[in-house]
Amino acid sequence: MNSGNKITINDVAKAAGVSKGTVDRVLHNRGEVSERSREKILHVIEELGYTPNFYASILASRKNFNISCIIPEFNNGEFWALTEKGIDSGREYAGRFGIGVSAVMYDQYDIDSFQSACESVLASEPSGVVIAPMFRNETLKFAKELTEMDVPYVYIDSKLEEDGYLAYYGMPMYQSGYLCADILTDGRPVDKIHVIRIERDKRGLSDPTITRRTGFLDYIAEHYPDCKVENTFLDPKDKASRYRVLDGLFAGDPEPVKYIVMCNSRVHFVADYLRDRNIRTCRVVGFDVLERNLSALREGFVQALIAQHSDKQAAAAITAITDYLIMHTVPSKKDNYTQMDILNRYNCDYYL
Amino acid sequence: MNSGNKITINDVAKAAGVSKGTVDRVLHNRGEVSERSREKILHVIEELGYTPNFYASILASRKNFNISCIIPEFNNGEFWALTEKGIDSGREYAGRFGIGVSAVMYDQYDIDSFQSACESVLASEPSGVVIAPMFRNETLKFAKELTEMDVPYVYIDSKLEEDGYLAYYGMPMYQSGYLCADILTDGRPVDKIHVIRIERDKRGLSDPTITRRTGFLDYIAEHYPDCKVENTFLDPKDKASRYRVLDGLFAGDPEPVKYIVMCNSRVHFVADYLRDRNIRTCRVVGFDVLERNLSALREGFVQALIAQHSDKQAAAAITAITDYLIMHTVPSKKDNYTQMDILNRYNCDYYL
DNA sequence: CTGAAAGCGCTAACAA
DNA sequence: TTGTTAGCGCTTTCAG
Repeated sequence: MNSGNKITINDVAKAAGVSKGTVDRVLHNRGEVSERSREKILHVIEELGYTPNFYASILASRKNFNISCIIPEFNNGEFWALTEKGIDSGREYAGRFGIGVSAVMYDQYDIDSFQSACESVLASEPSGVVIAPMFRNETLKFAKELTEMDVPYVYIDSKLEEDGYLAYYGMPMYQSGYLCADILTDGRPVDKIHVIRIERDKRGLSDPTITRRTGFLDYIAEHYPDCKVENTFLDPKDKASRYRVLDGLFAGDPEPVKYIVMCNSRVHFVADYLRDRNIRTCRVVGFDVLERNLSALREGFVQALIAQHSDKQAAAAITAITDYLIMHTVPSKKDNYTQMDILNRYNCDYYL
Repeated sequence: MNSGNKITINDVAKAAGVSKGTVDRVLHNRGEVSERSREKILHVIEELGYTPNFYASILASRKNFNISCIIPEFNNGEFWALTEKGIDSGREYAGRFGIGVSAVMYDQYDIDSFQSACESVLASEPSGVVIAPMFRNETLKFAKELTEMDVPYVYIDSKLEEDGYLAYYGMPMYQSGYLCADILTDGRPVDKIHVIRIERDKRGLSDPTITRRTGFLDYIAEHYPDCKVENTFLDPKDKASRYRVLDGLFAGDPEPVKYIVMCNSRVHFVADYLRDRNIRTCRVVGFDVLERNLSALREGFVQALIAQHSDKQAAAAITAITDYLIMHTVPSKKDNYTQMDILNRYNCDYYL
């Protein structure tokens, strides 16, 4: 790794009594070397403690690596925007090695768009890919093709159960729900909790936060078995409808609404409502540092946010592939679980 | 930054009608170039969008950069151990560019040792230094000398009011105390809080956590003006004495001890006592992720820890200097305040 | 199967 | 003040 050492490929060649061309051949396993030479060279390398200077290597081999990132498309201020920032900083790192990084987006509610994203990436013959998977079977198929083409890939956000990937960077979803419940209840008994969810209209797509919600519910069941949990569904595209539903919730419930949680990044839907109705009597907890969530946190309409550095995940993914491509190193850990950050009004301004 | 571009110093030379030697001269401001050529070259560089390939640059100039880090010495498991880990990962990064990184430690209770650390670093003619300052005047003097020698330096942990430094990476101390108070009180009125402190015996050395304690007290005064705050001092080197003092605290106080805070990293002193006496009725909050603090957190003798990635600070410092040395970039932000992490038993295992 | 040689883009003498 | 030249350590033809 350290290029500060002095012994070069020339030293090795000399010591082994061959030319550097031959040394290079064994270094890169491109055959055509007699067993005798190979062994001799390997031995000398070992003995001298030779490590290649990959700056010289990069310079000499004008290869053209490129990394593709496949993530859901998004609007400004949404969850995946942060991931894209991470891609940007990953791109800067990779760029230093002359490696290009491109992002291709898909509609997370549309399998076809995911498939065509994968196809177009495959067609571009990437040197490596990072992928935030949403569709299980399609991803599995894609992963298999990548493996066959011998291109390394790393998962971010979530991963599948196959294990051909180079690395994974994501949040421990179950634990994040568990933690969230502790933060919401403040470790004290609670009578009733309202879980606000998003209507997933199209084609019964799987809910990516189901594992998190399970963690949340498990905590409640374990600590406060008597606590009631009520689900309420909001339409992400229809503000008026959301207000109607929430009005119903606040008016209709015999006991006042006190504890509210959302297991996805849209807690600002609730915060907006509370702000407009000037309701400050709820304890509200949600996830992720969208700008709108942060505002709600600062203004006191949300008490806490569980956050993760999803930008770092993307950046780490790109770094991992870059290092793999350039210096053939694999990440020290294959599965990397991001820390879960607890944000409140007093520490949120120092986040990001 | 991106070396993927194709235009080289040769292209520039050709387009400007000079030789690459001359281009190199203006690139590195090493004079001896006519105003005419300089302007022409600068213009061409602009026009072509030339950016240097610093791998070639590194390769060609076999410079011998080295970075020195000056931090307090420590025992296993103490606060500064984490910083050293960060130095290690910074060393890995710098090593890729053939830059060596060395750490020199000083006794944070001994000015002389700090001075001699500085002197020895100065004598080694470092290319850059990162420093965790503990002694104001001596650091100021040191900084001045570095500036004169034209060697870049970055502060970690805390910084001084002068501004010759390249960057600073540290925690917002005041805010961390403020946050801590919020966590300790859980946002609810409290009658009395015990602030446990460390006896600073020698020479009345300044307490590095005083700013943090101020933040803590300000929060309490602002939110709960009637809350009593009592200071208790512990001897870091004498366990028996600590137990005596704490026994006195728990026995002597008319009202039961309920809220305990320590503004430094030694909350494990309190936790050890509580564990031994099997006291589980206190809410205890402290700072930093020492292994002993984490155990206490897991076992429930400490309810929360405010933490920072001090390893990242050191690593970032080294990265900043490396990038400055190699590609002449300055950090995008000069003062970098680390995020403050709130740890409890449910998220601490995913930290670090 | 192997060696020789020509670069990769840049730096740093050394001449001029 | 400037051009020329010899490398830095490695990759990659191209001959043998």
